[in-house]
Amino acid sequence: MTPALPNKLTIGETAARSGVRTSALRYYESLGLIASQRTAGDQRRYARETLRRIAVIRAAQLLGLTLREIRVALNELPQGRTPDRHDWQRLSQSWRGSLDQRIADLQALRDRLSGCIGCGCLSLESCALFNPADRAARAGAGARYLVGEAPDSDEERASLRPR
Amino acid sequence: MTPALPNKLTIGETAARSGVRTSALRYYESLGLIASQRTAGDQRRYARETLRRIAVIRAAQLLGLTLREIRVALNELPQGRTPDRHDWQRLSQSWRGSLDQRIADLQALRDRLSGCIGCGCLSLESCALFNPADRAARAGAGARYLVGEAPDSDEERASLRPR
DNA sequence: CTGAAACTTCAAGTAAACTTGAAGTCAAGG
DNA sequence: CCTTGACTTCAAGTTTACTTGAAGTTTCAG
Repeated sequence: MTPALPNKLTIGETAARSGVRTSALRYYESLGLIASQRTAGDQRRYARETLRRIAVIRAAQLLGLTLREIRVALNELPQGRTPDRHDWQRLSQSWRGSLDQRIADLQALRDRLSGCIGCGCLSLESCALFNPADRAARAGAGARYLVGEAPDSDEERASLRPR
Repeated sequence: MTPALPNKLTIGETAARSGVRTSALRYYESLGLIASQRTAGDQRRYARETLRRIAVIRAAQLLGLTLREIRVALNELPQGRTPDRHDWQRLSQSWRGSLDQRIADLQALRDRLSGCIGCGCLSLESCALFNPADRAARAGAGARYLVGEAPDSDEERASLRPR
């Protein structure tokens, strides 16, 4: 009977509990990542559930997903009803896939680096790290922007005349 | 006696061989990450070694380092002489540390997610993923900007009055 | 009922890492 | 020697993810 944990949270409370700034919450809302009800005075009130959603958003960011990608993923959750355990399971499982991928990529990079430590090289022809073909290893779903992967652009690779 | 691999590369050749756009190379140079000699006509010529440097830069970006941080790291390489194996070793070893850290962080996140898959929860009170305290786990050296870690700002957490 | 904290919107600013475009110069195959 | 592709600089634009500030409104403890 102690309503110590109210079901409607102000944006400030939500920020405090999620560790995300109010400005970021408004931003997320503007992108459609989270939703709120409004009081008579037009202030936001977030359902407790939103905290879960925010946690998921932050986790997904760690995976390297952009907020737009996260929105897409979250939009696949049922709209009408409160997501149940199966809904969340699908989501977390699919992200677990990219997490595994990302970890694998980083481990591959580490191994290449280790090789370089072994040979002391990082040398041009022999070092695997240098090979542009598998360079970056794409880092799974994300890290796209992180490694400056532009939308597209490969013309430059063609037609070059040694001088 | 076949000089098939010239020691001076044009920016276009360097781009083709490194997989990095010419505009990015100029940008790197403007930041002091790489250097070039100039022809009489003021065109850039990169030493072959620069390819190695670029590979290292891209690898470091994968670790989540910013270009500024990478510049700092590279600046710790000897300025006068060509870096030898020991120089590169120090660098790759120090980065290997953050790589390991980053992998460990991601694995921890994966384990938390796995817990959630197991319990089907992502639920509010019980789910480790939800706990803001260890949320993000800081992702080691990098991913700072990736997860939107502002320079500082925690005032918001203080003084909140439930409504 | 009041005052201060917390809230509102909206526009503009910031940072990183580049890309794009304009306007012009260089280099080398034919 | 000329043409064409590759190069030059510099300023401005782009994207992501927010933050900041101004100007005003709401809420609630006292």
